[in-house]
Amino acid sequence: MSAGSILAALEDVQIAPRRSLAEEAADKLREAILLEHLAPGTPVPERELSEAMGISRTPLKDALRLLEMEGLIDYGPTRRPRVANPSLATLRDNITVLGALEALAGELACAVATVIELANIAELARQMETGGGDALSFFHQDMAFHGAIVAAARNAPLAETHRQYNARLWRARFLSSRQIDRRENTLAEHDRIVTALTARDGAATANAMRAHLRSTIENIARVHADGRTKRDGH
Amino acid sequence: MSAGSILAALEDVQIAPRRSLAEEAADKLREAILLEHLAPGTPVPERELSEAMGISRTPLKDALRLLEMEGLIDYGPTRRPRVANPSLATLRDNITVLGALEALAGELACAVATVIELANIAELARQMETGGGDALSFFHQDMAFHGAIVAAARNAPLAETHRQYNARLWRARFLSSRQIDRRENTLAEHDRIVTALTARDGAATANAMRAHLRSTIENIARVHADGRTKRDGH
DNA sequence: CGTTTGAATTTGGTATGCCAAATACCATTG
DNA sequence: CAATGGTATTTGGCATACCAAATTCAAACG
Repeated sequence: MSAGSILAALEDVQIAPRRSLAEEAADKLREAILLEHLAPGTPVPERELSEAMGISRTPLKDALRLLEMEGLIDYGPTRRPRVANPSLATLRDNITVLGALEALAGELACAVATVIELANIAELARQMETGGGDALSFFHQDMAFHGAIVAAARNAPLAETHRQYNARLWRARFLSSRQIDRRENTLAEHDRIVTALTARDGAATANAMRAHLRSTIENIARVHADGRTKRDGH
Repeated sequence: MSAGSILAALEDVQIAPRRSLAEEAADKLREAILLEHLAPGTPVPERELSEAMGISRTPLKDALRLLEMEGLIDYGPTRRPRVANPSLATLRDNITVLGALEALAGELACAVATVIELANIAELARQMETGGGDALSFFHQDMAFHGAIVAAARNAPLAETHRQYNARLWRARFLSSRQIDRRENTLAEHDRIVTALTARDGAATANAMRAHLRSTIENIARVHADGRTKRDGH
């Protein structure tokens, strides 16, 4: 029996890449942090947490390192890990970089994306408009839209760095996406992006993406100020 | 005795951030890889290397993870680490992103850099022109020039990501910088950047940086092709 | 009553041992 | 002799133990 026939008999022999305990722990921690089950600033003692999760310190430490790369964990001057508590200025800095990354992605996508990819991106934007979803699904659709553009740029390092920045900003963008009154503006900006993409106008696409990210900064700043007044006033 | 007087008695109480064995090992490894004492593609067995460096596997593993983030170490599907061997296409992708990052840095620097910082950047460019240095020092000056622009942008995440991409491209840029016949072009491009920066013209600066990185790509491609023909022909 | 100091405790960094998976090697077989 | 199958070795992931640095907190002191 030749190798070809045995392969043909199976649908998909791809094995999922081994998930280490560290990655699983990172997933759990990320979720806990982003959903604010772990408040920003909380110290994260390795021993305690590793016991609570039923693993040893070795993989937990690896997980913390992963989350550090994503900006969700801070290491103080004495290497004590804490849940990161990014200031508005830090968020602004991060979004500024994210904007440049997405502008580049849009420009590249204009040059190399297939018509199918462009159609999918347009379809994602359309789905968000017909909407009806709650805040969370709207948020997920938004992330998918941006992710699709980056993927269409066919630049692996760009995609990876974009993923990192998205992870850092996940929480801020999530909170920002709850401002339902801003939705219309978001959708209009998406529309401009799709139009420029479809026309394969690189410069226009880049500008549209930059403009979109600028208003994201404003939205986040609004939420940030809001949170402060609420906390101060109660 | 008040805190002030004891402080005044010391020149610099700043403590160097604790350097772990992992970071030191990463430094040594980075150097060995970039200088090609470790050939691209070489497997990196944890035990053997840790013994050779006189440390245990734990910090060495940490070091490998750091270098993975910098793109100098590859992890195969079975998690066996190897010295990365980036293709020209991968290098191009990385430089494309680096170009976007530096364009952003130039734009931000126009807006927020102090006149002193701008003067320092101009001075760095001037030093490269008066030159006289060998290939290595020319290369270091080039890196310092780009680093100074990024620093002047005052955006910590941008600086960190820029550092990562620089690390990934260190070797390629080093090889590329050896083409002495390209120096004149490099200097001219630096000049355009300095001019735009001094005028605080954000758009022009961004364009100049992008153009500079585009020619970097070309230089690297030239070296890459050169290396291939030499290897094939011997 | 506020400071200081030093011992007890907690913390992260490192070394080491064990295990399952992956690789390399070799005898066997057609 | 090429292909196969099994076994010995090597490898990385994980758990555990130990150490030095950092933190805490209460007793001693002014």
